[in-house]
Amino acid sequence: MRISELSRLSGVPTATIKYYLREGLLPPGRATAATQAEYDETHLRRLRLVRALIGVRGLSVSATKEVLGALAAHVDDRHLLLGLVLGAIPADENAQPAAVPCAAEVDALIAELGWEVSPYAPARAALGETLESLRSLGEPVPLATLSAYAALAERTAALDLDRISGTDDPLEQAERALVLTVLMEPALLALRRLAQENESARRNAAAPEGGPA
Amino acid sequence: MRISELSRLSGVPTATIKYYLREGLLPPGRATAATQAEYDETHLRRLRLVRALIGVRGLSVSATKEVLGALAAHVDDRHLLLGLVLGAIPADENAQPAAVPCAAEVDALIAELGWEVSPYAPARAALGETLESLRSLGEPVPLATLSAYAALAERTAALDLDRISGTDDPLEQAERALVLTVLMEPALLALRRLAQENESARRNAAAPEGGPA
DNA sequence: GTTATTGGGTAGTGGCACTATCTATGTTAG
DNA sequence: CTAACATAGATAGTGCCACTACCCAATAAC
Repeated sequence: MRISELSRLSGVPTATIKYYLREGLLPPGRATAATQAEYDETHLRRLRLVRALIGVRGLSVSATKEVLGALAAHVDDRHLLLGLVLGAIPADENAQPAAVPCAAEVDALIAELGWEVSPYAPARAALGETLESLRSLGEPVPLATLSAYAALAERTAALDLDRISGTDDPLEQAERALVLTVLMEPALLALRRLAQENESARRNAAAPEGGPA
Repeated sequence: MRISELSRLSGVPTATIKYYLREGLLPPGRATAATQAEYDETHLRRLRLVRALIGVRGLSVSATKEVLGALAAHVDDRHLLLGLVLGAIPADENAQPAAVPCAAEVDALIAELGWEVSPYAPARAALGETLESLRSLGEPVPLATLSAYAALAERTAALDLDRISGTDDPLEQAERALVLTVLMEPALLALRRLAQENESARRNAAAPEGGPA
């Protein structure tokens, strides 16, 4: 198919597709002539993925490029891929494993849970920064509380991994890993919000005379 | 204190503080003269909160304004506050409760769980859009899977609500609700990533001969 | 052969989050 | 009292980002 067909099927303007091609989010089509190139299903699929990462998850174009680059480079190492893909989200690049605020707390948590994660995992820094920020706002998160959340995260991760395994093709599996981990994030946050609203309603109903005047 | 003191204590440039004042993220100081205003601890606290919402959570300035507006307007209705604050995050404004993609699936989930959430909760739309996007990428989320995630979200929400209750002052409680729900989001996602990495390592170790050549 | 489309490149647009500057006023040290 | 400095409030400018519009030579389809 040509670019206009790709545009029609995906709903993305041709100008934007060209932009993505320039930025390297989309591999170039097979050139059949100086002003003609041929695209196929993989381009369409990739384009939809790009749109979802940018639109649904809210990644920047450059972060999307990072993620897709990691996808291509580490298709054969499922575990490493996962780490890279997941780590690439905050996209801080010049990660200094030392300058993290609450590194000690994060280390303590990981040790307590017996988790096996790379000392370079960017999620460590993301977690540390958030904890630091919460503390500076007067809401420190005690290890016990964090641990309780982590236990639930562990079970969520188990669900995630269950879903990823299932295909043989490593490329497809890598793409599924990406889609299911990154694109599920908004869904999980939405579920939490809905659950909070429900829980709040439930508790208010159970004890209507809480403390108002 | 004057603006320079506020700037020094918060680390935010005075020009940016003025910008936040203009945008209504920060209430004006008590004017003592035509070119002088007095700020206090509440301004400092609010400024730190604004910075955390923008910097840590990644909210836009306008979304932050929405959230803080909801905070001020519904301090006395704890439950409503929670709904608004949480809903304000996607900030889509002209919410049409009908135009949501996977509304039926979301409704089915909520019904199955017996959750009590407003039909206008923006998280419904956020969830629906994400599910739709996942489906269009060939990764539909079956109700059973969604339900499993939701059960974990429910327990996470219970932890959240446990933490929010504890103060008497409704304003303080509302602020805590905001901080703990919104600012915990990056932490929860980071925990999930760490847990995924750990789970991936664990499973790879348990079955090292998976399928490579 | 003519007309529409395409690839590839360059330049422009609009939005966002600041940031710099200006002026009239105000404070304060000497 | 005065001179140096700070401030409020306003306006304009900056840099980045995600597109978007335009142009041109080269095809492709008819």
